[in-house]
Amino acid sequence: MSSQETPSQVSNFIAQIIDEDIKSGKTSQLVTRFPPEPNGYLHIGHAKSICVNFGLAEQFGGVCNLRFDDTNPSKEEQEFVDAIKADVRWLGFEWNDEVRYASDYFDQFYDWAQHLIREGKAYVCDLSPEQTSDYRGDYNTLGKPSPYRGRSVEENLDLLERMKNGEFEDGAKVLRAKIDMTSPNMILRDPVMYRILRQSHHQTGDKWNIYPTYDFAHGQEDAIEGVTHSICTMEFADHKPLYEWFLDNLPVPAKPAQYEFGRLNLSYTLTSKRKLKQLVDDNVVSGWDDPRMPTISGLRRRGFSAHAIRSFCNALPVAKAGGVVDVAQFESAVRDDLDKSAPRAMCVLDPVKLIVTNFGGLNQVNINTADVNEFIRVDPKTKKKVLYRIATEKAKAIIKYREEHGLFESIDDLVNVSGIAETLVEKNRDVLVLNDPKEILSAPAHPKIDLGERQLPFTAELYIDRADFSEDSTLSRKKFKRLVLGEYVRLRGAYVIKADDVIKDDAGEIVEIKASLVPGTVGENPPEGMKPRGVIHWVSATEGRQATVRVYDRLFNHPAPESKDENGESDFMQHLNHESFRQLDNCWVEPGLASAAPESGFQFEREGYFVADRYDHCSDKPVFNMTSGLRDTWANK
RNA sequence: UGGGGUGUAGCCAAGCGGUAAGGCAGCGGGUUUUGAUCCCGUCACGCGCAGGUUCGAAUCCUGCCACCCCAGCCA
Repeated sequence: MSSQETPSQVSNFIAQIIDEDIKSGKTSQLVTRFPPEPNGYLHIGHAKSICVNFGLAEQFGGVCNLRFDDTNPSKEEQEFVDAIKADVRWLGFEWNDEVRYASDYFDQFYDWAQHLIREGKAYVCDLSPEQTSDYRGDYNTLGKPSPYRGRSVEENLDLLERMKNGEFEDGAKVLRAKIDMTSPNMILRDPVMYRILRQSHHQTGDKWNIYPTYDFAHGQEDAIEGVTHSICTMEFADHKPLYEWFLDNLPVPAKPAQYEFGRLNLSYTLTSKRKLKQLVDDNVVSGWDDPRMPTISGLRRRGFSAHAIRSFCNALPVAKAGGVVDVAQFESAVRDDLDKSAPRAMCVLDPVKLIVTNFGGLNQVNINTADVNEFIRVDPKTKKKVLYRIATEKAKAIIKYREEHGLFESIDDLVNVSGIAETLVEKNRDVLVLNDPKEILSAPAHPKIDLGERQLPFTAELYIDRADFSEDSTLSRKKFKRLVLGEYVRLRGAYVIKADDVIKDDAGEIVEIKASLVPGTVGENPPEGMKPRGVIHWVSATEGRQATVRVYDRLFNHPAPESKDENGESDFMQHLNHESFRQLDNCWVEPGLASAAPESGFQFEREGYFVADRYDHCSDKPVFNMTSGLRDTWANK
């Protein structure tokens, strides 16, 4: 990992604390942990936490555990634990030893619960959830002690045992810590330690009928694992006194310390697992890994590299204030990374045909005899009858066009000037054989980095993007740096061409552009007076490959999709961008792209960054997802 | 309303009593066979507000204001 990706300095307040703890000898080896609950997929917010925890461990020569905080089986699934492990690995992190589970420690927690009962610091409470809430009071009202608060140690022990054995209904009883019903910190008003949940667990099966709460588990998990610095987000700040209360009242092997930092929020992005799950369940998106999802697997499928995600997270300071980072900053990190690593290629998203009428890139004859048509023409010069054999409809059309425009003066001319034909002699007759000639041009895969060369077949029949052509010659050169009727433009990596004519259908739609190339302009500037307006991309219509391109936009058209409306309701579904996905099925890519490996990323020049779809791309049917557009300072002007 | 947290440019922020880093976005210019990249320049007489301490305050003190989190048997 490069130094750019990992914060190297004592760059934030947590790193400062760790640095001091190490210098003072309080901490000998740093141990951190990333503790997700397996109740959904990891998203960009988790990526920040992963980078902080693993990053700090790496920075200070410590280790970071991956631990599933699986204390609530009603929300958890094995699918999520598998996905989380895969995502952490994909991000490029290696956890310490084996994966751990809170459920590994359930027996120990139970012993500790009994310990607290014996100490008179915990009791079984029969209040219903509603009653519990009433008794707890509110911000302005002190709580009242539960009528069950005074139960004897023996009774509590017995009741807890019977809760464990499944003798009571879900919700009938809980085990509570006896702390302070009048604390100004609501968290300390006799918090629940165990609840009855007669449900099987993805790790422990049917062994347990009671499960510990987060509060009764987290600090002890950290202590058991020897975690030295337990880093979490700000919303747990109120829990810190409770975290410490359990550690102080239990015979734990170590005393970890909790530190909090501000959660990462991104504009135009949802980072609530519950709401993301709703998008999946309501089929708003195709799944947790839909390319519009802010999940790690969604970003991956979208083409965001692990490296880009890491540098984005590491560039964000670890601070207490929790602001909203502009998605533009994330996109910028992604472009920055992809610009430096992605091979360049050409793809025409909205094709219009362009015929280069004077293309002379003749090479070998390559005819499928089934395509050959024969017909007789009179040589205009010698008045001799000649048998033409025309290979394809396209070639035939070119001949016809040139005849109509008086571009042929003789057979020789047809052969030499058009360059798209070859003369053969057969049984004393001149036989003209046309094929689709091509010239193989070579272009670097990257303008600055040596990523090798790619082969670009240039042919008489090309596709260019509809938006790259205009008939309006009054457009200024500054405003329209593309192809204009009667003017010159450079085909990227190939010739300078001039648009001579357009052919339209009955509806007035342009179906074909006739153009002529300026010979000798591959890698060379054209003669004086033929200055191209700009550079456009192209793909050979005969050698290129048809492809599907999926274009994505942000899922929400509101900068804060979770924000509340005037009624105090948060209806993020209202802010859905219904044009967040478009599938283009008639795109054309340069031939080499068909064999791209799934998940390989490219910059389609002048368009943006794209990735071969992880699941759907294959060489028979290329499928690319748009990762991001190129920075466009012109569109705004 | 009780408790906890946070306020520095459009956004994220550094700053730890010595005279406002950096990134994103923007703006102006240069290079360019990608309207990209790259390069140069520009962008807070000001640090939520009001007082106070000090030779000196974004940093310390007092008061006020705004926003976020907490009243799950979720994490």
